[in-house]
Amino acid sequence: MHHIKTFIEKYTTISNDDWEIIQASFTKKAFDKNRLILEEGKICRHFYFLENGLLRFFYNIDGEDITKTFTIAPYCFTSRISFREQTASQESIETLEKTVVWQTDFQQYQKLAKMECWQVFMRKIINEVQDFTEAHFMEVKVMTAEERYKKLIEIYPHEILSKIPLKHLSSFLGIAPQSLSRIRKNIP
Amino acid sequence: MHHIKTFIEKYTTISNDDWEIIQASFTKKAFDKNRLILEEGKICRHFYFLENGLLRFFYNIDGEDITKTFTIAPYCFTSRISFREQTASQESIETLEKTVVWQTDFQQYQKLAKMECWQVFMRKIINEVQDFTEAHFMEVKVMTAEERYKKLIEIYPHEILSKIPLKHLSSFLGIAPQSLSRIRKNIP
DNA sequence: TTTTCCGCTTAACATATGTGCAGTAAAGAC
DNA sequence: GTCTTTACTGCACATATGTTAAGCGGAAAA
Repeated sequence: MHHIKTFIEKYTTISNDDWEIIQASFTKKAFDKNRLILEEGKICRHFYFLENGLLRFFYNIDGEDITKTFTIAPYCFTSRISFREQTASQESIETLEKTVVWQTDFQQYQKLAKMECWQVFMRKIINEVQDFTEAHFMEVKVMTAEERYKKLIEIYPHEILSKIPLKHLSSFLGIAPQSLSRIRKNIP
Repeated sequence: MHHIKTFIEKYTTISNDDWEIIQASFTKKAFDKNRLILEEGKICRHFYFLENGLLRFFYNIDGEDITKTFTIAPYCFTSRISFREQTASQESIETLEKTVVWQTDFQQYQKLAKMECWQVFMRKIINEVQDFTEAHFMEVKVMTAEERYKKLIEIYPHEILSKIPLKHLSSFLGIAPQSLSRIRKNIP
């Protein structure tokens, strides 16, 4: 789990005692490519660290599969609303490649949530996520789909993008797959 | 300040002692209509409660004024990144009508941030804001501008919308003012 | 009051993206 | 390996939204 420790330490310092508690709360789990970690309608019962692999969060809207976001290791994730309120999730989470996660359940999580270092960690994470979401949101208002796609391929390494089917990139960008094809054709 | 107390108590319970500390941390400030509470480039030095009035958060992008969001009383606000890191703000905040706020400065805020009840309050607020931002973000991906406008006028009372100039509604929706005119013309 | 400016609308035309359909390539099933 | 399905591309046409330009009316300035 030392990848996880290194990840958390980017946000806060952890005493050895705290780390013992955190470490003991998580168990390892592996998924093949294209597996559902969470299915729409089910309750998200875990908080996760993504140690290895690539995830896609998506909604089914009027029968259409719309990508909300991708998550790249190392990071932490859960279906926020569903986990927090232990209610049926509106979104699904799937792996886009072989993936390794560490998970803790809702009950264990309550103990972590009482720890000072965990609170700092989570506060920073949700601020970071919110910053990112807001920035992305402004981009959608201001930039064309082509500009957003160009920015995407600038920012993310080819190694990661090559693992994401274009239909999911297009729904992430909010356009039809055919439109993404057209855009790609116009780019040198 | 009892409006503020009522507002916070929607998220957490406050002991009398805690309330004394909170209350003592905030001072009242009034703004006329169309005043800048925060200007792009300046550091946001306060955390606020909006007791009365209506705010617009906006970015200047290539000389264009783009609305990020509106805030309706009662709620709390600040320029999150700028306040948190005490760095120059990318965004501006202005009043769209006569407005009353309660403000606390960065130093005082550090004391609040150590309080248990404040931590609970802020955790819930940022979760709520993130939930809202994500939902809005999905809407932009899936709905046309016309659908988003219709939803907007369904959700918000006429009393509030009538205070928002259409050019700001259009940049909030991510479309040109002329396009919003056209959309409005097609709605009974 | 008169003048100026700004917000809003309208229209004509331009462009980006959607939609339906077909063909090919790639991936998964057997 | 072959078969079947799915992903991707390309095209023609449809639609939503952008852009430019003009005009109207009310609000602010003189």
